[in-house]
Amino acid sequence: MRRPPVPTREAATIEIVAEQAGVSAKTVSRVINNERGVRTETRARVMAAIEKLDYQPNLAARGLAGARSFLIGLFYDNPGDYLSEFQTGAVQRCRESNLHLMVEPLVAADPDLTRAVSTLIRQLRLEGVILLPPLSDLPEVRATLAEAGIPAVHIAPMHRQDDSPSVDTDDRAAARQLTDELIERGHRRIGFMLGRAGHRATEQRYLGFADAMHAHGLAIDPKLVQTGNFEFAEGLECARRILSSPERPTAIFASNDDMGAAAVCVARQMEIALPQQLSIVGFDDAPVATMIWPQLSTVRQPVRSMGRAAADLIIQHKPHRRGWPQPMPRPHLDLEVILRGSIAAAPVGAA
Amino acid sequence: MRRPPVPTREAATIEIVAEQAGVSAKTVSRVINNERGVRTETRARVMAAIEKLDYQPNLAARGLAGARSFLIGLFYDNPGDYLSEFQTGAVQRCRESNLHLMVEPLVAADPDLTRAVSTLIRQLRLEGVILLPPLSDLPEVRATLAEAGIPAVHIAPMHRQDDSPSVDTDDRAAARQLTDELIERGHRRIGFMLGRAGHRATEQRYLGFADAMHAHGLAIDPKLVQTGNFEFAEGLECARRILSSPERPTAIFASNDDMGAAAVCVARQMEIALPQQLSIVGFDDAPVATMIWPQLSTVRQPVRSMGRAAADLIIQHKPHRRGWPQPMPRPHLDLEVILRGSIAAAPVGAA
DNA sequence: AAATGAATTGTCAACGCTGTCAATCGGTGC
DNA sequence: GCACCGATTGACAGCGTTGACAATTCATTT
Repeated sequence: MRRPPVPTREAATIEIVAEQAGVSAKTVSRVINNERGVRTETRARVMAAIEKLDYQPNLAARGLAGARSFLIGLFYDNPGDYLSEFQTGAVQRCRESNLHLMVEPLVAADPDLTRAVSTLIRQLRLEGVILLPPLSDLPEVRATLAEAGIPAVHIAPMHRQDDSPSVDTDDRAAARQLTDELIERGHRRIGFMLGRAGHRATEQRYLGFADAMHAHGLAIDPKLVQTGNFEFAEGLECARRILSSPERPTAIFASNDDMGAAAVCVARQMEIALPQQLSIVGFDDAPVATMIWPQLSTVRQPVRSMGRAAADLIIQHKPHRRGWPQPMPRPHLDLEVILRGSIAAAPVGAA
Repeated sequence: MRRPPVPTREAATIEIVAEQAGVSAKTVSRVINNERGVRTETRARVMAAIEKLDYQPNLAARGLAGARSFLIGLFYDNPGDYLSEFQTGAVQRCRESNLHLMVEPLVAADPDLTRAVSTLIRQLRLEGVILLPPLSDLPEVRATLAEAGIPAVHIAPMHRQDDSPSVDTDDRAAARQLTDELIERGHRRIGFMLGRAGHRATEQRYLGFADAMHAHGLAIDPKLVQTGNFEFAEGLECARRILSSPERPTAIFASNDDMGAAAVCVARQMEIALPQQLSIVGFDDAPVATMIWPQLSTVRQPVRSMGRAAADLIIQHKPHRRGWPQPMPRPHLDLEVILRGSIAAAPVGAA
């Protein structure tokens, strides 16, 4: 009494595909992994069988049997605006290589951080890890990953390490370019709102600003450079300090859009006409940049592309005899300056 | 010539733990999986060995051998603001049960959506899937998951299905409550900006608004109810239509904060004093709500808690003989009305 | 003290795939 | 025609864990 061959929905295994194609399981495996040394005709036959049976290799089995896990980790701390864009880019790149992304929130200040990282990489056997700031700057995380021999890509790290790749944008050049736009419009006294101390972006954006000022022979008044922390609330204080200066600036460069929005609020409260009496620019092209009036001129971050690039670095990484390939891959993605209503010519008669 | 017992960093296997504890591998497995039928003393001994060797069970092996995969999927389409918060909540809940979250962006309009879903669930053998809107409303996704017997949790679905659990917030009650605040402050003519047609939130928020109006015997002027789509740009148009009405309202209820921010912009352009001449409220407590002046009164969504709840539903789900447990779990999380500067008493002499 | 049965523990064979290495195939050169 | 060599392909043994079921232990009962 044998069952008729019901077209059961049981997941096809590699054995079944092999039978269908008239080859061994190993050969099917070779095709799946795109190994060389399979005759074209054989490969085609296997592909057809895979297609016909709608076969999907089992990740767990592949991970157990082979050296790979097909898993990449994305470790982050603050789920900011940009995380979802970034991860979407990373997943897209992963898909192209049949990898999967495991997102893992971590707390940078956690005393057990090392243990948490260690647990993750050993349980999952990650093939690589993408570290978003501020995790990209923690030595203990770097060390744990390095010790386990897991390639890590650091996103916008404060301190570049020579032994690990990173994805960066040239914030400095973009900040300089945006500052140029202000100077070209006649602004001479320009305030600057710094981001959180210790972030690479904080440093680079200020340097770009200073580059432009110096290139035009303009002085930076220290009183007009105030420390913020990338957050709106702190930005309010920061903007107040700048705008209550006896000699008020005609423009403000905020290190990100949230603080730029804060400057807009403060200006409004002080009844400063925008943009006639004060130009304000931000950075990031966050959603808020277009949700206020006037809309902020800013710099668009190619966040999704950065996600792609990060995943790509891990995927491209072929283990060498020792360490990473030389030279260290370190893609720089282009930023785009976006001019909107918040920028205008300096008021006539300004210093 | 035998090597000295270097404290090698080789991953400890279950066998090694078993040896250390003086039991069989199977017993260690029992302890790991928290099965009953292990003597307390034995369990303690195994735990000690696990601790000592810093053993981490291999996910792939567990997935291959057992019925479980320890993987939950989070499928989303638009990476909005709230995704990262939501997923962080979901991951936190997963960690408590040693599960992992795989995030997978999908395109609702993709003709191959079914195939994409099918590939994912078979490759990964997901134990469950969380569907964010608008994916939570696509019949083909539901069907594919149901056919594969994979529990799915639907977040804020438009149409509740009786055969699947969902996580909802009571938008209607919160909208009513927020509207009450306006009415209590003397507002009688209130405009309403609708969200995107077909979303549950759009419907529920309007119904809550209508509930409050009717409860107070107030009429809703159809001209003051305009269709938006949750986006800022469209919100501008929408607000313009409402505010250019011959009999201008004294308050506007926007279905989300982005549109609320748009109303603020338009009011400013029309030189309407905020909040003296016009109160504006939003919904979601998005970042923008506190980045504009005046700050928007709104309703805070417990996004992270929703993520937790969604993961919890999957984890709690114990396969029954047939279908899901009765009654269908459907947690409703409490929303919080937040009053900020954008709400004020209706101008004296208003209708 | 032997029998009983529930609680506890162990044995062993998968799970679906890949790594290793051996076997086979086809074409060359002499 | 035969030894030889590179290109293909296959056989087989795990990878680290769990499921099914057998074995053992131990407190009770007769």
